[in-house]
Amino acid sequence: MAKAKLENFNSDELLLADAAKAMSHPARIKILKILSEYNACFCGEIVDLLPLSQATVSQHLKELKRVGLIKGEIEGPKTCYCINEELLEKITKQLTKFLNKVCKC
Amino acid sequence: MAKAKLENFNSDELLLADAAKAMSHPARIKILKILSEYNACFCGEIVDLLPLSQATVSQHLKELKRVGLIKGEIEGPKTCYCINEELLEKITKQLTKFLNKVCKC
DNA sequence: TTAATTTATCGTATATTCACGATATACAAT
DNA sequence: ATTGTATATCGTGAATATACGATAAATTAA
Repeated sequence: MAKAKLENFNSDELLLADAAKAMSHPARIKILKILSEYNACFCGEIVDLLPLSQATVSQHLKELKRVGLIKGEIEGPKTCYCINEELLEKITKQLTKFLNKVCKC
Repeated sequence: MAKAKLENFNSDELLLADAAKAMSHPARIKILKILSEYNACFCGEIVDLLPLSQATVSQHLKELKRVGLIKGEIEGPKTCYCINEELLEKITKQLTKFLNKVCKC
């Protein structure tokens, strides 16, 4: 969004929106699924499981890392990715809390 | 995303990503909060509560309506918006299920 | 009927996202 | 040292998103 308008929202709203943005692409949803299933993956393994180029997958990984949903550890020439459990837990709680407040169910 | 690539993802992944996209802007998070707090609002009331123009707010409302998170009912010259409880419940369950599967907490 | 009110849409400018090929970087193996 | 492998980044084009003023459409009030 226009940067000038960002300060008109509180940190809670900004965090939720940012977390949602990180999950707003099916490739990134799938990456999170893959990482939770295999626990940890090299970048190349993720590329093989997605219908996208290496460069594009790398960009999606970067976006997930930016928000902190995953972390990457360099192992020699490879990078091993895994879920960032602490942050995912925080986001899960916050999102669940938000949804349950908004939803009367 | 590029339309040609969409069919490479399943409907579950597409729905989650789309729901996340609808919530990926702080203004839309705030609109959902406002609607849950006041139960129902006219468009103009929402405009007064946001630091955005009437045209921009209308666009955000349209995006939330596109995914089905809210519904709008025309009352004379006004439009009254409220949460679409059924769909929000469905999305809440699906998102919670996804997050809890991905998160080991 | 005319004027005022409310909301949606149009037109438009700018910024961001998405995707990919090409390239750079970093390490391992020979 | 050279070659091969893995990944990140650069450059770029196309598509979407964001924001707003202006305008259209629909209803109510005068």
